[in-house]
Amino acid sequence: FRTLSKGEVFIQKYKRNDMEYFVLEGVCKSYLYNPEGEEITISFFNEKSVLSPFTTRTSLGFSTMNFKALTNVKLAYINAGVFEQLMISNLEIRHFANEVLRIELMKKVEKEIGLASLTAKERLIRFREQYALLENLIPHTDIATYLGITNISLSRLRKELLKG
Amino acid sequence: FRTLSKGEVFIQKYKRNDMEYFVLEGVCKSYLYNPEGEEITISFFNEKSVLSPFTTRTSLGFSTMNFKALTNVKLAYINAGVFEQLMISNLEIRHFANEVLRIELMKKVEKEIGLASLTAKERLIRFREQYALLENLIPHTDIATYLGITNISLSRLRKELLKG
DNA sequence: ATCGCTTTTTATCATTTGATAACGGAATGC
DNA sequence: GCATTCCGTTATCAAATGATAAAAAGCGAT
Repeated sequence: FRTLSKGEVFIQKYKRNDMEYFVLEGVCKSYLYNPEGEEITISFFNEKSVLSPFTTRTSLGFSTMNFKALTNVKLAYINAGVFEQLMISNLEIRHFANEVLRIELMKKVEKEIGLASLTAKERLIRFREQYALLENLIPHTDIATYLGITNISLSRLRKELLKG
Repeated sequence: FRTLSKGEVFIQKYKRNDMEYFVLEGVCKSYLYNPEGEEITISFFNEKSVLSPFTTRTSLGFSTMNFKALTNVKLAYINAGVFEQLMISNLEIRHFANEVLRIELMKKVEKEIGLASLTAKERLIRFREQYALLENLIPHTDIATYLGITNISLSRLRKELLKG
């Protein structure tokens, strides 16, 4: 187990990492930097959820992404190699892990479709359905980069949705 | 092995499927329908590549996506359960499969960042780097929905990039 | 409470992208 | 040969979004 305070980065791109993580309390994000050096939010992780599986965020033992606590966070974690052995020896754990993986990918596909074929307003509406609590909990900039808009556009859309 | 002709749909959403596929020749796309009923391209698969792994596109034995041949295509395929056993018994195959999975996910992340933080023009430039041959091989509509723009915008951008 | 800092909102203007319609070229079938 | 269809382009106008700057609101530390 491990406790993080708000703002703490617990996985850094290009650094070694060999753990699987489970978010017990709080909210995290995964992110990368765009060419302008701004943080782009890739995913949010609510409490009681599984972080992106090790294999999908690690290349040759080094992380391909950053992860940061957006609130105070409690994590559980286990060595990824140990977990892999559990997967191999236990059908249930293997299916659990595959399910986590599939859901991770499906979320990405849904987000992708949203970015490709919905307006920013529709994306915000969908975001609210999926992460109802986040909008009043974390900086809007993190949400804006997740939605693929500026925080100024986000502010406009918030106002618009208040009225209509 | 299996041969597909141009336009053939070989995996259908909501239908049973239990195979892993390898694209030997030709080009495929995965796609879904948006609320307007239009095909939205999710990914392209060039020749000599692996299709999205079974677990990531299947839920309870049913496909979560459609796959279509965009040219004449030659596939190799193997039962996914058999392949899973190979993964378990063979470290090398397991690592291969994990690598395929990680690359699949990283591609999605890159596309996601592109959709979220690049202009349509920049996305087209990047698309050309990644799929140099496709633009003169497949319908532009498929490319446009992949880039998250209309085929009319795509046409405009093509013209613009010719000049500048 | 107040100061200083960050975040969010508002305003203005420019740019990008979409919607619609019309046009042109290439392939196909009669 | 000629119509038909499909696909890509062009034109026009409207809507959405970005860039920049400035004001307002929130927040933490003293």
